[in-house]
Amino acid sequence: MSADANLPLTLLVRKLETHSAIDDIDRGAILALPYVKRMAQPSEYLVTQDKAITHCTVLVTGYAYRQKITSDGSRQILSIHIPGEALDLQQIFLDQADHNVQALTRAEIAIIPYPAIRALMMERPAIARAVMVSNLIEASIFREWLLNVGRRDARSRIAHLLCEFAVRLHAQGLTPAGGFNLPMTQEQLGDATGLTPVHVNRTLRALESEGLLERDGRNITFPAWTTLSAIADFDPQYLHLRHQVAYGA
Amino acid sequence: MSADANLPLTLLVRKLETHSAIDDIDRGAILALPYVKRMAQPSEYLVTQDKAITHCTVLVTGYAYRQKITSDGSRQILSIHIPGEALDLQQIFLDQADHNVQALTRAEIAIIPYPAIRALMMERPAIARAVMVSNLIEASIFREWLLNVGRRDARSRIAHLLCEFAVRLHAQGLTPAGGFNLPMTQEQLGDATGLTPVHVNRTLRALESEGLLERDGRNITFPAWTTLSAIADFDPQYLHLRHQVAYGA
DNA sequence: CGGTATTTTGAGCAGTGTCAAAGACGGTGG
DNA sequence: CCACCGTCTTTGACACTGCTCAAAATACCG
Repeated sequence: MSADANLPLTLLVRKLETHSAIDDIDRGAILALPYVKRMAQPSEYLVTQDKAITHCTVLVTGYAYRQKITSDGSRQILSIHIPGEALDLQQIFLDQADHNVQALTRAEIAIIPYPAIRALMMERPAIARAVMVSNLIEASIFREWLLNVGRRDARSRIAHLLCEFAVRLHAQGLTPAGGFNLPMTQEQLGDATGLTPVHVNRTLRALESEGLLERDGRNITFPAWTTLSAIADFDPQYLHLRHQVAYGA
Repeated sequence: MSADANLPLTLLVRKLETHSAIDDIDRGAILALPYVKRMAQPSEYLVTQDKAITHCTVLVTGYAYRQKITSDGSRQILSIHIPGEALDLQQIFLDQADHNVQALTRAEIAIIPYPAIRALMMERPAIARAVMVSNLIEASIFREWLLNVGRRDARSRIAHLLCEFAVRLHAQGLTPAGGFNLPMTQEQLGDATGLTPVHVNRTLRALESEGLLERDGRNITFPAWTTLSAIADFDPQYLHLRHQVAYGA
């Protein structure tokens, strides 16, 4: 919380702590992982489909997203990642990536060799467990997104995405409750919700004109969190956070 | 392959073998797991949202599906499970289920207490790894479904679902290539693809009238697998099978 | 054989998509 | 500091896929 507050992997520990108990020894072991830090540019590929993965990338600052493309070129964004999240922990035991990950914004990343992670997981069962839980929660989020895209209308879909993002950022200690900066274009928002950018625009404006959200550039605030999360049909249980976050008013 | 061919957990081993190497000792250890066998009726709940999970259910015969419901009552089917698959291996380290699992048909299930599985995973790292890989592959399938529902039209969506099901059944050694029995109503097909049952019906008939599939009750055959899988935009890589299955003509 | 669940069909409608163009914004070079 | 340029956002008109409602035809099951 103090001396290592500036280490790049501190946020990774915090992320794991949102769902798992991490003791001091585990914490120290994670912070001691070898890594190389570098900067990634917006839309730079961090994981490429069909390629083998040999290292684990952790977001230190900035955002990234997973995506997959159909043969006719339309793109579906599968998840959005915030600082502290590991981008390919989940592929650790698979041969080839089955999708892509791209930087959403400029992002600082820490690159950790897989062998170091594997060794750590062997040595510290609690960490192995936390990694598995991480992956399981990500799968839970995929399920919720599937429900979102498959069964909710445009209005709810977008509201849901915004609610999730807000709560995750807040749980990770990155933003206060009440609003956040959304680093996505409306086209990307559409790719995440299965809509066209034009319709995203109309839906956002509709939500805005109903007083359910306020926008200033890409800063979003929620004047009526309770109503919005009801419209979104948002229940954070699927995020499996250890400590329920009191969000909104 | 011989003496234990009839044991209920044989199919579970086979399933793990579709993606991981399982040696004889591991195989024996899995087959030796304690279990209770029983029959589940169609639509019986095998996992219930918000409840803690205390045991692992393996499908021995019959099918099951995961689903999640919005507050206004529409349902999204998240995945379909075939014999040999474990239904809640993925929840093994989470407190509460975030979705439901129901039997699709009458199904024989083997119920294994979680402690036995945890112990086995501690003792046999290859099995722990295989379980993780199982979960990761399931997540990969969720991602593909998200792409399917978010970015493909009705025709491709349904074709994709059929292709996936056919290949998975075939890889698990349950059906020969060329066709299979689809134990789902058109309403369930709609819930899996984010469509209404009426539109599923129309799409199926269209595919049929174009000679891309043949139906006899719920038996489906593929007179033109190559064309169908092209329309479906189906590439089995996301299933992460160890041995590519030659499917179709 | 009767009753229920499923499939099929029709007609009309609504939510989203498409195409196109006009603003607004933000960064860059002169 | 301003003009310029590319990227985003916003708006309009219109088309179309997939939805709703409703009812008939089949299939399934005890």
